[in-house]
Amino acid sequence: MPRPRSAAADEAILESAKELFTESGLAAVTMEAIARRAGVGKQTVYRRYANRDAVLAAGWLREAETLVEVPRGRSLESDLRRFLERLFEALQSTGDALRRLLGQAQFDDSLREAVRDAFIEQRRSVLMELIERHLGPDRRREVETVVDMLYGAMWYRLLAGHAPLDRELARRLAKQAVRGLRVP
Amino acid sequence: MPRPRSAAADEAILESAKELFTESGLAAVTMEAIARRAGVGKQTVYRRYANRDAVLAAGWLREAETLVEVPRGRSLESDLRRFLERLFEALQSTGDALRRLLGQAQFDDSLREAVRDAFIEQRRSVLMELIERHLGPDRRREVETVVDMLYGAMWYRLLAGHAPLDRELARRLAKQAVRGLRVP
DNA sequence: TGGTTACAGTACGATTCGTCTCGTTATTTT
DNA sequence: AAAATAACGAGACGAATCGTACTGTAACCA
Repeated sequence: MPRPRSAAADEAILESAKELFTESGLAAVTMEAIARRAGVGKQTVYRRYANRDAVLAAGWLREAETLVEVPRGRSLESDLRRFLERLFEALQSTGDALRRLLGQAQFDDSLREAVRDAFIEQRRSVLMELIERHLGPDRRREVETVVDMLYGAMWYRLLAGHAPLDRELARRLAKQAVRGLRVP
Repeated sequence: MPRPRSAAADEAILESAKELFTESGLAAVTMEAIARRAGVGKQTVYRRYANRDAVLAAGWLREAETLVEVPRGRSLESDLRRFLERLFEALQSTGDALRRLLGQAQFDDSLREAVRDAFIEQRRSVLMELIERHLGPDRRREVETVVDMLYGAMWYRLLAGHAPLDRELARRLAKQAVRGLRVP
């Protein structure tokens, strides 16, 4: 009965928001600017998103979907190192969007929840599986701690920016994490 | 020659901004609301801060000043555990302000730099000294990595909120970090 | 005592927000 | 094929907020 919503408008809106943000910063992302650039009525944007933050959140969550392939070698340390290397590599392009996503989430509880459920937990479980494939499932709490330490170090450097996310870091994290788990 | 700026106004402005934020959230913190509650002219606020974000940033940086005392015992692991326990304890009250400070910093490069210089690096060096007191200064790179892992885990849980910052975490972090450094 | 400048208060134009109303168009149902 | 329905692009609108400018008053310094 109704006319369905335009997928082209969906795409144009998110794309415009992202472009505006990367070109001119957060302040430039106004609802009118998004609609104008997308060639879309303002109401068409408001029909999909409640406010500006929701548009940006949607765009950033989409950006965040890129997943890293999980290596399945014989050594935990080298699997871990390769995983982190690929992860850091991917973050070279998406890192800025991601750190802003988590930053924005600090001011919006529902966004924070969405990021946690759709993203943080997702990635935690991937890394936990990688580790438990080598360790067995009996040391869950230790594995959780080491996952906090690894992703923690990643986010910490990403958000604070005091040091780069490079291969050197991947190597050191893998080595010291594995030692911490007492795996010879 | 000039009349000095009122310290009472300084204080009232930051206090009002903080109150508005904690009572009614970010959106309620407008320059006019700050000025009104502080019993101060709007210009008096603008004379001190360029915009709303600057007011909030100043209040949050002030919040962040609390420092944790450094334990100086005989065992690295127990010193580390105690340090983390106290740190997490302090974060029970200031954690929300801090995670929002780092969140806001993702959208303001100069604030991010200020947080990094005045805060992140400050605390990193304290923790590095604690560790190097037990290890000696010859393993700087390893120590840096473990500091990234420890503070990283802290910020990660603080920002993502997937798990609490409790004594259990302090204990596990200390244990696995020390193992990772190969300290018997 | 005189000069300087911050002070509280207010008015102002510019922007942006989110709602609403046009007339049009695409899609589904009858 | 025709009718029904809701999305569409466009833009007008009031409310709210921004940051600046201008009051007259009060506090501080030389």
